[in-house]
Amino acid sequence: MESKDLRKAGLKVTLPRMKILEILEAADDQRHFSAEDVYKQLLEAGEDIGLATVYRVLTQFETADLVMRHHFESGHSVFELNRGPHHDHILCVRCGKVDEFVDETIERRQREIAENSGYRMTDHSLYIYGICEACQSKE
Amino acid sequence: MESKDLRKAGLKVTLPRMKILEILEAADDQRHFSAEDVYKQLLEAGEDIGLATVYRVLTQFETADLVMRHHFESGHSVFELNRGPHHDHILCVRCGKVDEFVDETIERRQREIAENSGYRMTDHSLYIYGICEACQSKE
DNA sequence: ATAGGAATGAGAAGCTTTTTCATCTGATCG
DNA sequence: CGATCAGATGAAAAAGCTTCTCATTCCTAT
Repeated sequence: MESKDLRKAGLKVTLPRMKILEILEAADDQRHFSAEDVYKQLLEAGEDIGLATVYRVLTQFETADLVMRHHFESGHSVFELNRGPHHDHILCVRCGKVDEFVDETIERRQREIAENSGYRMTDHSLYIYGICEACQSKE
Repeated sequence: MESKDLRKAGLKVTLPRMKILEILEAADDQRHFSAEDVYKQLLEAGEDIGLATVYRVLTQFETADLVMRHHFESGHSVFELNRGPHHDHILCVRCGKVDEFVDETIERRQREIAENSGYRMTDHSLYIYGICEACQSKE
């Protein structure tokens, strides 16, 4: 992901946008960021970028299909860099852990259901909530 | 749905709670309400019930499993009376229409995925977004 | 380098939702 | 049936999260 991806999306290549992209890419462990998460990491990195800009940029990235916005049950948006194939999420309601999965059976059924209901499907979201292995063993 | 359902849930049978239940049940066409929706209907019905109470009561109903809270992409919670079998939702992104469906294949796969990922599944949410038949024909 | 339009930062404002606290109501017991 | 008291309510304040405003700054094309 680099400056040409921004250009392609019709976005000027600015320092805030590059820095935010970097953070989303760094993601050793974390791949799902709230706006606040990104903002905090920018502060830690010594970047003087406002929270309003973070929101603006993330929204533009979403429009440009560079990131995907999720609506988990947490009450705020969570952003994820758009790379690799489509996948859905399974979340731990105790610790907040997020795992990903792909299931072609479910994907196919969804398309069939949309078709049978007369809808032209544009998108879908599937979240499975549960208690992860680690949290179960703590009980 | 009546007072004994409230008692069973450990909730006192109060006027606000009964009125809110009535509104959720009335639902000739609508079955999905935001807190604001419920509040407006209470006002129209001449009931002097505060918005804070609506939120409180809906949250209690959710805890008591009387209603289900949905997180559509609209940015606010939507509540639905818990009756009939479990179902998922397909929504029109143009007009906001909400349809329901049940698909045992998807249900089963979800349980399998949770199990394979080491999760004890507590819940799941599946929303299909698309453009409904009526909106397609307007294009 | 320069000009002009786009982008940014800071703070205000907007929305949804929750909290606070004084007042009121409904269940229980006499 | 009336007193009692925990629990419920209303109004307003406050708390998130997110967007908007506007003066200033930064890119890009010239």
